[in-house]
Amino acid sequence: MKPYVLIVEDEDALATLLEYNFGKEGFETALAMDGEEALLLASERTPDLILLDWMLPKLSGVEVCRRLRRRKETSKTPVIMLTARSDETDRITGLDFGADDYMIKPFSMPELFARTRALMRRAKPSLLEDIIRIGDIEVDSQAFRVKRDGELIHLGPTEFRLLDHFARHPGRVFSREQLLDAVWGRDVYVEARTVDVHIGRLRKALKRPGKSDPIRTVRSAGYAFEGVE
Amino acid sequence: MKPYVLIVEDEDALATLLEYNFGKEGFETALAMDGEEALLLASERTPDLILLDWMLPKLSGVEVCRRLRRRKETSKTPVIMLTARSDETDRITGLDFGADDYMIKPFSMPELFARTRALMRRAKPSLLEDIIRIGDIEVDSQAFRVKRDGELIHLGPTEFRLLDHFARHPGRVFSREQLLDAVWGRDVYVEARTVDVHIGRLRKALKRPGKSDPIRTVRSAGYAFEGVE
DNA sequence: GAGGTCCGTGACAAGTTTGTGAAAGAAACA
DNA sequence: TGTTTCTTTCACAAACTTGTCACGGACCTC
Repeated sequence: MKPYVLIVEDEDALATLLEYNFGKEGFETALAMDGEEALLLASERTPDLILLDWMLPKLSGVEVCRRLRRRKETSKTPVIMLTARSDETDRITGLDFGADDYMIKPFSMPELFARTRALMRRAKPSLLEDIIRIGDIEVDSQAFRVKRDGELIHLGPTEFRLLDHFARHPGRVFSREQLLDAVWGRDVYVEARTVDVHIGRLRKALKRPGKSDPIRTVRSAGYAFEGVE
Repeated sequence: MKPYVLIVEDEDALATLLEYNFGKEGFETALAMDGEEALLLASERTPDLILLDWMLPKLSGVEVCRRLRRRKETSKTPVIMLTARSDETDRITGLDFGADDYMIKPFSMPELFARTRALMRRAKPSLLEDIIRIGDIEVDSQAFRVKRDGELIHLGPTEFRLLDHFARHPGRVFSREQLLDAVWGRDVYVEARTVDVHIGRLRKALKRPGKSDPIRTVRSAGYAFEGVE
């Protein structure tokens, strides 16, 4: 489950360079060549970070950023503006209308990665870590293992992805449909109730006599995972 | 309540300048002259943002940042490093060990404020989440929870939506029809008196022996929700 | 203070949502 | 290929919600 970066850049050379480098660095990427496409792609799948060119066809970077901020899903997504301009006024404007950082072209890749990691760590610390700890449970999504007190817990692949998803969004309530999208995949037809069965199995696997259930059922809404207090 | 900024800077002139400017800009400030004092002040009251000099007596800025990140309260507090060095390696190190941004001295105040605002805008809502507080009651519409004094209050879905609606419009009187529209939905046929029953159930759930009823009945008009004084 | 209107609430039946064991395929593995 | 594990669906029970009603009390008007 790689972090997903949306690159919005109309210069072919730079776009390719960015895609190549981010791919190599372990990110999943998507490329939008203009502002409208950027908004479309961002709504199709919420990116974990957006690289946004200042000058764009159709919609300017400023306007794209403003609209992204208005949408609930992307209101907190980190945005790094890429700008050729260098005067201070523009920079401030860039930050003030909702971008989180900016880079002035030409910039160095290592620095861009550093800023990317810094912003991602803030927005979703769990994205960059291989091992996610939640409560007393350790989820190692690289090694596909789950541990508690050093004890391995065996899970089926689907249960694992389900737990992994929950662990990355602790406390948040997901509807069955959202879980199907995130864990099973966007275009798989599976009964919503199937989620219940897997939740049940996950619960059984994580259950411990004394402790309370880390998975909370939110009646008529879905499920949420919360570390045991 | 003003945002609280911790300034960690050992150069007298710059420290004073920062305190003065941030004060003028509407921030509450505290000043630490070395790394140890910084950690002490940060633990006394969690800042909303930290300005951290790279070179410090006793503990370096890097080390201070690292330790701040280890503490639960400050693990997500935005940190802006102030550095005199300008070579790229240092910058990256700075961002990679946990700082959110950096400024190279000498920097411009307007730009520092822009970055400050950008980071705070990101950090603040995450601290407050989508929790509405009304009186002593907390309504978390993201997590579908209601709390008072840390105690969870269980509500059925309809009661929850009802409370949520009230919490978003404190003090306002709603007719039964308005409540049906807002909570049940525009096109649901339900008796107006049903609202009464749910109000009753909500009251029972929120009731506390000593305190007064937060829901006010407005005879022949409807109901209003008011925090308890 | 009589009569009418409005409101609070316990009871309850109907409806909805969730938990779960079992069964039948699918898929992985060896 | 045969075995084992995993996934999906189904069916049913259990748990929980909900809308309505009926009754009694509160309040208002004249």
